[in-house]
Amino acid sequence: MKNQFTTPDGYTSDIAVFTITSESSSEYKPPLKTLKIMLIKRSEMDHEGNPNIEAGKWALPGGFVRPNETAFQAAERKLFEETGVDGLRIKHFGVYDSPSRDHRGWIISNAHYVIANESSLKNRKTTLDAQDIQLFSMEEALALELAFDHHAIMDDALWFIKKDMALTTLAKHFLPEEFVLSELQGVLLTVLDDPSISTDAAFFRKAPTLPFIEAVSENGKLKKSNAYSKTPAQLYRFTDFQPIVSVYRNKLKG
Amino acid sequence: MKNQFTTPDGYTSDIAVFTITSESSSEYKPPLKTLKIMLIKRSEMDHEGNPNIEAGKWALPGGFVRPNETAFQAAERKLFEETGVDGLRIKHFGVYDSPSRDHRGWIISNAHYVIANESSLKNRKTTLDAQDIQLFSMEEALALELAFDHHAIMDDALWFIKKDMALTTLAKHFLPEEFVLSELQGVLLTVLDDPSISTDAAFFRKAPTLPFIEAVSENGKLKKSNAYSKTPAQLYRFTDFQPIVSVYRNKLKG
DNA sequence: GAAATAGTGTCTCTTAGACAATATCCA
DNA sequence: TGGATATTGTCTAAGAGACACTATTTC
Repeated sequence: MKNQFTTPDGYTSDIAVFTITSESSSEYKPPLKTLKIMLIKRSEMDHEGNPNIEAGKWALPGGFVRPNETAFQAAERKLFEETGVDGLRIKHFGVYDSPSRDHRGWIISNAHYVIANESSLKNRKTTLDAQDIQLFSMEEALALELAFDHHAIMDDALWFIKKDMALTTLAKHFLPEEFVLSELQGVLLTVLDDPSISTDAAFFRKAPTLPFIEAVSENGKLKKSNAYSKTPAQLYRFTDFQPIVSVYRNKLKG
Repeated sequence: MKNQFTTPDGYTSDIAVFTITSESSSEYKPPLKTLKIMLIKRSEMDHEGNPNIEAGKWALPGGFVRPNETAFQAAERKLFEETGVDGLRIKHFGVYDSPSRDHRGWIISNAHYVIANESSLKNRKTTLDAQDIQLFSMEEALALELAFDHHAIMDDALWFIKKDMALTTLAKHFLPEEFVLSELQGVLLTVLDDPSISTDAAFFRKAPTLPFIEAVSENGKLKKSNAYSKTPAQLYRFTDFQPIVSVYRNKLKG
């Protein structure tokens, strides 16, 4: 084509992969949950053997979008290529296009985030592009020196996660199919800070009435679990209900 | 730079400009409010004298991002260049990068929306790039044959407006500094459909208690307006309070 | 029985929601 | 006075928030 205008030097897709890890402190106790982000350590050489830019630094997985795909498709592809992880729910949240963000030139990053169940990251493995992969807590991650403007991207992604956690049933992607209320509470508390969630009496009374959560039954009677307590605790699952909230009304829309 | 990867053929910034027009039906009556979008009719030649692609079609204002600016800055610039409109609150909401969206090549669009007070669009004028500018109601606009994938972009923008209207104090950007409850109600109803808003008794009782709205006083007494009714109606303004909602609690966060 | 988690009982206060009544002003 | 818009009264039922109490199991 006739080039009538200046073109960017590259278009990349980056992905902030979040998960919540469970660490059981002792038996019959709800596990300690922590929000973590998966970062890769950039290899010295890329998979084509060329010296890699920002090599050795920790970074969000991602890479150049091919001309025959969208950034979304690239996100899926790079995530698999670089970390071996597959089949996650990817969401766009922003574009980073400051002219100075990448000293190779004018490179635009289309940023995504992913909510991953801890188990879905089990398959992660280092690759040619990533000499190391690790999960970092947000404190750890924000203290690292990251490649490019990935620090800002990560910061924004965290903000989106918090918003989505409060406004949607995002929490379900961090939980097993069937879960106990204290697990849900634990997930919410890794990201949200709210007395109506942290106060047991309030949360345990309110949660079962939420329209997007239902108690699990088996053989006609309520299904309980002793995974985290001596007292059998009721199992719940998310329904397909999509709550709609508004600042002008209090009730969740039926 | 050494070009180790395929580069996009262009990076554009597009802007969906929304406003709510007021049409007074008769005296002492709240005006009829309608959500509208500002579109431009693409000129036969661009401002450099080259034949314009998709000429003659209606489209979102926008254009190519320059290498020394961000898409956000380009949005501000193009909006002014193409429509003469300035000083609006611009927000990114999505990226459109389907390989087939523009037959000139691989062109990525960074999409924004703008909420404009009707009066701020008063200055709009046709330019070299835009042989015509008009406000369309959403029904009209969605029925037009638009350039590129602007139909999809507009659709998505509308969805974001609805979400923001429900979740934030976005409504204030459609209203004058001081307004009457029926005006607020009118603005909300152009986008939202909710009995707690459309029912007068419910809305007029609830709205004054909202933490982000306050009654206007003057000389120690409440300020009223007869603009839309024979009965003097209380004037209100938005405060700086940013409401936070959540599906897990009902109250707006203090 | 002690300890730990998972709830429930009860009370108070606030609010939603429905419906009716009142208030203000103009023609 | 009638008509139109802008409120307010009143009632009921539901829910939030606080605090104490009960229930189930293991050691």
